[in-house]
Amino acid sequence: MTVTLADVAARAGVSPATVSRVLSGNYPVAEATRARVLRAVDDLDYVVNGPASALAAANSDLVGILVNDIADPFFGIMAGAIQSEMGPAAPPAADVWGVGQAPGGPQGRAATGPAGPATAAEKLAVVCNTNGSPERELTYLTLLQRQRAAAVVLTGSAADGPEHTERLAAKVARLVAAGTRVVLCGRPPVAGALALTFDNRGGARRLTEHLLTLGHRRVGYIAGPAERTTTRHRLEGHLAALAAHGLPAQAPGTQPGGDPAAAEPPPLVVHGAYDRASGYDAACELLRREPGITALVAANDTVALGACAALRDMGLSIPRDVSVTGFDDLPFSADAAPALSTVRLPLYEAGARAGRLALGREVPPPGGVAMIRAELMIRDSTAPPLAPGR
Amino acid sequence: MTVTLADVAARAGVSPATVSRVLSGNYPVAEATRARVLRAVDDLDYVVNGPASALAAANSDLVGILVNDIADPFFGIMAGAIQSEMGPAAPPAADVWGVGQAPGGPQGRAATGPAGPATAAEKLAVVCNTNGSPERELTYLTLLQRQRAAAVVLTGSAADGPEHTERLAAKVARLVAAGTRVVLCGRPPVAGALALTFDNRGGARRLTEHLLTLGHRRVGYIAGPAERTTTRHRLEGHLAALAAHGLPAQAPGTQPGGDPAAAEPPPLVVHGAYDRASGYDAACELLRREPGITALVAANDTVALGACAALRDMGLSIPRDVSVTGFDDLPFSADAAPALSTVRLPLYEAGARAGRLALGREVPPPGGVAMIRAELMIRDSTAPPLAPGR
DNA sequence: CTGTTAGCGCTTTCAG
DNA sequence: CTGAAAGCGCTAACAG
Repeated sequence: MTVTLADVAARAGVSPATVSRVLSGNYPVAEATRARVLRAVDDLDYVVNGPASALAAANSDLVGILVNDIADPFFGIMAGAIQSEMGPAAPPAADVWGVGQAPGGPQGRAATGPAGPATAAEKLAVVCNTNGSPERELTYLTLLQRQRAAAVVLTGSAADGPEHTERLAAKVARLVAAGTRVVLCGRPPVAGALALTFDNRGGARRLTEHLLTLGHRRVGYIAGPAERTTTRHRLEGHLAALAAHGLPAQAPGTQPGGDPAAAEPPPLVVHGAYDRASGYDAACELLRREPGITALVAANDTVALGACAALRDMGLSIPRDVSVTGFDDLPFSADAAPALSTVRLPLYEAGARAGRLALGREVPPPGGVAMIRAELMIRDSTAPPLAPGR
Repeated sequence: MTVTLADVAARAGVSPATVSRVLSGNYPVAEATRARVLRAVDDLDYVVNGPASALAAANSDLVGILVNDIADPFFGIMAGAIQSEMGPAAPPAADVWGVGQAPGGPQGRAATGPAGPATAAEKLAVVCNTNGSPERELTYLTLLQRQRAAAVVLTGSAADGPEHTERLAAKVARLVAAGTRVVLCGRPPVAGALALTFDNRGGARRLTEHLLTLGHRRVGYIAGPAERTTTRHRLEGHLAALAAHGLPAQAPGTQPGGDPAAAEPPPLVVHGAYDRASGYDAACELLRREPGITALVAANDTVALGACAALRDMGLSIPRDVSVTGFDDLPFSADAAPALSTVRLPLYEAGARAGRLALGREVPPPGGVAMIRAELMIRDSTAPPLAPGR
């Protein structure tokens, strides 16, 4: 029925082993034989049987990418970046020994070595949508483990509970033990995995400081869903800035060991999903609680846009009546009216780096953990309050 | 090293065959034995070896999803919807004999064959980012074929050239021959594949008609990249509407057999990528060519937002000075200022349906092809021109 | 450089 | 209902 490697071997008049060798290109084969085999492959329209080869070689060319919401550009951008690194291996065999160098520069000798792969196998990036569910995250990890994935990249915030954290750690340990490389992109480190963490706390702190410096004193905070690391870190940064200015924040996150989710949230903080609708609702709620608010800090850009819509509908002008800030700096943020002041996270660059780490194409950072800087982007949605001070 | 099915069998005191049967649940096994096996699986923390089982069973639980741009919500939404259908088969045991029904309505028999699994294996949806490159599309299809994917869903516009069309058709034929189900979502039919096509032409025609009815006569068109089916269809709809109103359009797409890409584009049409930047540039270019333009029709919402930004920067008011329309109705479109008049494509619903078709969980439409309706969404970015008529 | 020989871990008839 | 045995298609030592 379907054509196999044996068929190719027969047609080329060689042994199956030889065909395998020219196909994986990791072993010297006479040029003439090689050509003959390639012709046979072509004639027969042969396509390797992935499962069979994965079984025999005890490895696969699958790389898993877990995202919380594939419809959200935040994840789309990272996923795309990760995947962009999955093409045929550029680096020559010289890098096999971990002497690696940064991409972009001259690559030194194209040491094909005794048997440099003509072209390292193309990796198949598979992105899996967890919908933010810790359960599905674990399920996908098992599925990936079952496929003997070469690597797994987990993107975005993690569930914040100790229970999930532990289960995840166990799963990661098992994956790593099975030879799967695990890299985290945008979430806190886990033993055994490489991690690229975003400076959510620092970015948030500086953003709120910007508002405070402008003169705002009553600022509302629209937080993301509780029980997510990113939500917590951004909120902590915000509260830290308030505290530094001596503002009463009832900051739960600042009590060491305190569980922010369990504690009563400060009056000017409201939680919601990372989407536009919840930004809209939260803005209404906050303005209801405290009509004197002059600035709204949103958990991310999407939420901020929802908040802007709400303010507009209330007849309030941005930033004249109320300043609004986002987080992430997604492409549309610069385009909003007014352009959104936000914190830029280098999503694409981070994703690309994570992809390289997953493939072992980049030297891991010391300790296996690197912090990605967040940069303040001040645009038109923030301005001094009409009546500065309180 | 890694625990295998044989280990489980040993621990449960049964044969490997029995373990296999319990795990795939497609064969009667005594309840007691079953429980013992399950316990052993649990104790040993056993995870099936995907490749091995795929090899032996000659099928895999991978489903491929090809997208042109994973960072674009247009694709993210569809991909998420498709993936949402990949969970464990919903149909209960009663359905084992194929008496089942699709979720959401009686669908006749869901031919599961004589021995449907109690719980169909969870499918692993793998989304692959082609970046709009026909080459990569073919490459991914080969990769998926190599993995013996259970199904493949191709989303969004296809490359429009006859050469690629033919190569794609050949590839699809091969996949189908190998038992992979192929479904198209948002692109024209291909022999052997199921197709859900969007009514791009009709939607575009009605959208432009809306503008014409409002009184616009000089309307610029910002087209997507040439050589893409979606680009062509939307442009054709636009030109058809102009022609129906007796407006000189120099419509290349209306000459039967004419190659739109090769022909000189009408003066008020400019092509660009499906992104914001190109919308911005195109708007500038069109206004330069024809300052009298009173309406701009963009290839999609993202492009439209770019155009809006350009108009704003020129000091033009929307819709007072210039009306703007988009296409797709992505979530952010309702939020733009002003809210965008556009054409709504039921992306999520279409994706979900495509997912069900890919899994054989829904009866295919007659002829294997269904047209998805596009709905006009008139909001605030369109209004009559200041000086109606020409 | 190339052929031979064993499996990789699981599924699946075919007999009990 | 359960076990035994025969591969699925490919890779990886080993010998030539």
